[in-house]
Amino acid sequence: MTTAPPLRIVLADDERMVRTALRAILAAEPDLTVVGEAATGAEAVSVVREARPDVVLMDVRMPEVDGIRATERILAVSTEQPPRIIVVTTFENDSYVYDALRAGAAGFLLKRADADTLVQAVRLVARSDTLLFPSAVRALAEEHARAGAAPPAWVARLTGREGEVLRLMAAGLTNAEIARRLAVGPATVKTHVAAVLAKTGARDRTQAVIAAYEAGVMNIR
Amino acid sequence: MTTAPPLRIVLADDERMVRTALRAILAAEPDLTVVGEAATGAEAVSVVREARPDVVLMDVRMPEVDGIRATERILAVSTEQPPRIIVVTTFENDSYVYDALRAGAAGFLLKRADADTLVQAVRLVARSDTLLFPSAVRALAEEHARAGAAPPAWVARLTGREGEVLRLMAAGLTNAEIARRLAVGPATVKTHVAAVLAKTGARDRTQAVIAAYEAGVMNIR
DNA sequence: CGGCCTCTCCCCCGCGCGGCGGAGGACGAT
DNA sequence: ATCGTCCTCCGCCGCGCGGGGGAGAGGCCG
Repeated sequence: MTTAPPLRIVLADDERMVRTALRAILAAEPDLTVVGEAATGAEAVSVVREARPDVVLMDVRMPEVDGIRATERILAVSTEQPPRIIVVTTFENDSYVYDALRAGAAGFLLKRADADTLVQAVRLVARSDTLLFPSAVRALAEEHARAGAAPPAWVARLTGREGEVLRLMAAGLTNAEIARRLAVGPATVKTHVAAVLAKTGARDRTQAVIAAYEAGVMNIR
Repeated sequence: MTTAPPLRIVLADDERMVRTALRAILAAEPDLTVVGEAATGAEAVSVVREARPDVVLMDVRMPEVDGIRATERILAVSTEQPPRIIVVTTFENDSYVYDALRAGAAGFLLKRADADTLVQAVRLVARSDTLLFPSAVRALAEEHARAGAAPPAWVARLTGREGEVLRLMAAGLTNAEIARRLAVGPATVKTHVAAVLAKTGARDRTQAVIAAYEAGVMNIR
């Protein structure tokens, strides 16, 4: 009862071998058809515009225009029914995952995924508004939850007390309030604040708070 | 050539009709077998421990223990090969998505997903370390990217200029620097800063910057 | 033992900041 | 034409903040 026409697919990857492998895998499935290939992001945009595929397998790292930007452009120019774009990457710890999501990618897949996973991913993405995620995303979600990437070096250089003071600064307390909270004198707090400013390279407490937030020191909501 | 044994599945949902419907859908597939049902989170934990399924379809909202906590407990106690847990929810805007991920869920699915999507999701999750995501996740990822949930009311009340000033404050600039950047007088900046403080309810510029960060005003990295 | 670090606290000084009130001009809505 | 909003700027004042320097107590380690 497979009355549906085959799914139209475009492959975008700068490595010919990868494209060939993907094409071989997809060609084995009767309900999937590769209708175009692209070796650069720019090429991907034009190929997609002409071929009007249902699904695009988009590599992240490509010359000229990377996969993320190509995804953005494709979704920006596609008027009626935009193709569903699966972003493909090699490494789990690529921070591209969130960028890809933001760009509007429908899915995310690792290159080391086996053939079965690949074709099922393509079918699933084409069928429903469902995103595919590798296990990488879980780690990324956790990382992202505690606010992004690697903490700066200065975090380690802060002493325990200085860290406490910085957290209270980033909670919006004045020096006097911090002093009361820590049950020490205001002068002591000033000393710690000065140390924090020196170690964070901040000019004033505002910049220190910014550094704290962007370092993710303020996690555990 | 399907020599593989059928996938063992446990259904956890407090509504009997949902369980029945899921069971009916899955029973139609020869390679899927429902080996247990649970109506509460606590029950789910014990059922999973006994039935040792490959995949668990876990509802979020359940009496006693919700699906998230049940997921945590299952993955905490499972020693060797933990089951892959797909969290199922009704609404797209559930903030459970990230909680589910953090709890270690392998997938995420909407209840309005069609039967095909469901069974393919189960197979895909069982086969690879791949997560399934509904379109809800994209919105959530965007929300999460601009730092969580709904922006406070005061954001809308800021005028254009005040928003600019707040952004520059949150970039660590002094009033004088902001004035130079905006090509206006320092007194003007002070007026805007005062308005920002009043509207954000902040006591000083530090608290205003904190409010800006937590409101997600500082997006676009 | 004598450094070294951390935490504690003190002084003085300058200044950026925030609170207060006032004011003028541009613009759009009623 | 009048009102409200927004942007622009002015003065004055008090204070919290940051810079600079010094100093004592306790702990760790070579």
